[in-house]
Amino acid sequence: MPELPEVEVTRLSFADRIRGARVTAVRVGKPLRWPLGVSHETIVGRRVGEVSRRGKYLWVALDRGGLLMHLGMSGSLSFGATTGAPGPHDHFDLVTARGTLRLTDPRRFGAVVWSPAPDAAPAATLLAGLGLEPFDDRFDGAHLHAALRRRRVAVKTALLGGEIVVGAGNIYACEALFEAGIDPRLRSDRISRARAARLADAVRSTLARAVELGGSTLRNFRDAHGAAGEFQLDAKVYGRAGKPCVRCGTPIRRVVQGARATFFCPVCQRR
DNA sequence: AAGTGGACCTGCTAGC
DNA sequence: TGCTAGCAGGTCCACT
Repeated sequence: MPELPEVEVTRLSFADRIRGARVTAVRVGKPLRWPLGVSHETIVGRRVGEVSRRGKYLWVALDRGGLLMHLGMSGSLSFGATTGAPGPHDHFDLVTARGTLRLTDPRRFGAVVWSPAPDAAPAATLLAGLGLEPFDDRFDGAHLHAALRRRRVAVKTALLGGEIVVGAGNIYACEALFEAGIDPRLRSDRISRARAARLADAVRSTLARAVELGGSTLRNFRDAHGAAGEFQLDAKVYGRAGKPCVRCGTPIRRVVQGARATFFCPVCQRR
């Protein structure tokens, strides 16, 4: 589920409220993608610091060490007063004096991993190889063009990989390519500098707009207040197979790339 | 070495 | 109405 906008919206919805809270208990449910990697006693008693984001990961700093969290495909975080016993999909609770940070994740592709520092193992290992943040000044047309030229995969696959730029998952990669007028099947090394510049702009503007709209809620995404996102109502191509292109009326096409669905307008998006 | 496909796990929905 | 196949926002790993 959660691509960069959903993760960022989640972060913004609880970071200020949890900062400074003392951890009083930790509860772990069914196994997530990786084990927590530390005993509960190591975490209890510590104070929560800043919550930051790298790609689709959140780093919840404690006064020593911290937790690297990922929402996988179906995860969401809530923060507030605990309301009753954990449900069948609530697999991690960080109980603090100000409320409980709870990870709910039906498919359990998400993760909560202890690390002594964000730039030490195991966090550093998981974050290694991530590309630039889309809002980093260094992510521009020249950078994207140079990086795309080194690959021979479809441009959509290159965006999804996250080794060039992080944050765009299946929804926003499709949307950004529509915005830039580029066929998602086009080989990455055949993209001109000018089109790469447009694509870089499109990636940034698409992700920024999605953050403003609170992310996309397709099934179950909620921020830590429980609010749904509204970007899905604004999607031009994602999930719109067979429906008319908002720009030209041509039916939106659905193809499969790397076992993922890709949506695009065959007229507005050119090779 | 880069590219591709399978694996992880559960729930929902479209279609028969 | 009820069952089932197919599909879902991510990423790691093994294999070619």
